[in-house]
Amino acid sequence: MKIVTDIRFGDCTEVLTELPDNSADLIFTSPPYADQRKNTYGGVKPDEYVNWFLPISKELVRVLRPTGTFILNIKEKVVDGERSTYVLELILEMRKQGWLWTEEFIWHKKNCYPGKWPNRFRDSWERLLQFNKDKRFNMYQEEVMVPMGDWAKTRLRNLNNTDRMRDESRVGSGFGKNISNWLDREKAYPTNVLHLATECANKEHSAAFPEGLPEWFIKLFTREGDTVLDPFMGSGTTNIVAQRMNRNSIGIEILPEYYKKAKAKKLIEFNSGMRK
Amino acid sequence: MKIVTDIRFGDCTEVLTELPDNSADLIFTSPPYADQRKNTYGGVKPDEYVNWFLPISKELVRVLRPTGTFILNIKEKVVDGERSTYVLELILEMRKQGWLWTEEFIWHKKNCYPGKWPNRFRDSWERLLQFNKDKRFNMYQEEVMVPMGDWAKTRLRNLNNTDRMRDESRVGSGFGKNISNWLDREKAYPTNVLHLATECANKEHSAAFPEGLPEWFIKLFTREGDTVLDPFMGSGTTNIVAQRMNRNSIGIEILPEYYKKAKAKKLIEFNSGMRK
DNA sequence: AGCTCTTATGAATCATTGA
DNA sequence: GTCAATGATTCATAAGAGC
Repeated sequence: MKIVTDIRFGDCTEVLTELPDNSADLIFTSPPYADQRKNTYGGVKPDEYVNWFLPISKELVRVLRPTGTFILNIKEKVVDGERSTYVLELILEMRKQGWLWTEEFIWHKKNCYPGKWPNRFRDSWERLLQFNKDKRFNMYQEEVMVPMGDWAKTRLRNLNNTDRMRDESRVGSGFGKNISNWLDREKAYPTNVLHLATECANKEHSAAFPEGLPEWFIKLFTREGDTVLDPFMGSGTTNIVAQRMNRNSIGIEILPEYYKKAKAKKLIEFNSGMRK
Repeated sequence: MKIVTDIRFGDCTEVLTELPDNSADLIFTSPPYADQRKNTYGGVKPDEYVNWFLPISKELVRVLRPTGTFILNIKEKVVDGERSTYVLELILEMRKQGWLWTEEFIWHKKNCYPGKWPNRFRDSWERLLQFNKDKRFNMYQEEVMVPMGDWAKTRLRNLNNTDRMRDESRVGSGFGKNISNWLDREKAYPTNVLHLATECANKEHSAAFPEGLPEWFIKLFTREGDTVLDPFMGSGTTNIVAQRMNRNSIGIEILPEYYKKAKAKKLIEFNSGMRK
């Protein structure tokens, strides 16, 4: 399978217009947060954030396939002692563009940034907003199943009547649960809370997220040969992971130095892949 | 210290008007979620939810002391495959009433409800929205510090290899816990993510939340002798915990059977407290 | 007291059936 | 046609029982 990793340079508002309709199976991105990285991205002000983002999300809804998913990693910053509301407003406005707000995953950052403030604890979570174009979208749940807890062993050994009785008593229909579903069950489906550590600081560029984050969503919402898009590529984490997982990917970056680094990274990854 | 636990019967919209201005140090409540508990509460429709709640939050902003905090436990339900937006809208509207949206804590429910659906995982978190009247509010951070030693001990005792492996594989990123980090610290401040299981087992009334939840916020935002208010008392968990912690409390409940149970519970708790 | 094992059940969601 | 009720699905926890 020929996998293409397409790294583009420029403002994603413009570059996105070059992409054809219905061409991405997954959009995974972490846009610059308001007023963060001011020296790099220009620092969008919190009260301008929604208007800044809406033209981009409008292009994204065009580019995404009807069966595709858009995962937006975002968190509101604190302004003047209060959480900003631009994320809330953004969700409401994106729905007017036709997006469905399907789910909100939580990324629990286990080793969050240290610090102490008089009226606030450390912020150890971020939003992973799931948007879709259609209620019917591709989701490969089995790909992200996790090992069950120990209890399953004892539970399965005995296969007591309790669960069946509960079902029977509830409906009185005489049907027990399908026990065969349980017999070879060693894995469970995950929930909508993800536990990941932020990657340690020895990376050159402060990666916005650890590789495990895009990896999980790429597994869940795409198959090999599908296309992943990250319009705010940064150092290219999403694209590197996609390439490693045999997914085509497109990355867009406005900053020359990030763009160059991502290009170089891609080459390294590509070569190491060849060597295997 | 004389502690008063004041259990009132009626619709909180009306009962709240009886309470004086600036009289509560903490409001902790979990209102009926939209369309939930239909047979007990009226079952407010998702699109009516904001308008239903706003008169109540308007009374609450009057009753809360300027140094006090309002913690709202809430989660949007899924309607037609999409997350409802009433919580987002509620935050925006409450700000227009003068509330400051200071923080959003996450309650991670470790034992969330089971189930399997084609395009959705189990929901294992709820919002704990923190609102304030003023940027300067009382917060006793030291009261909720986690004693690292004890915590590490119990944690290590319970942490078998399966647990550790599961944590790592849950997200597939391969991050292990760095146990050595725990050893040289006495206490640590918590973050804005709370890990608690929903209480289950042989309780008579289904408590909406475990006692640990109000307990944590009562510790954090009040001192002994302060006043805690729960306008949607339910079975009275908040008030029982407050009483046990030597805080005055007011609970309001519209349903006679819950009201009676809370009254009875209060009496039991009171007597057991006397015996000690 | 401190284990192990058993048991009940929880702010759920979706597809289907019935009014 | 819409809307409401019912059935099927399923995992992690704590209380309790037993040793």
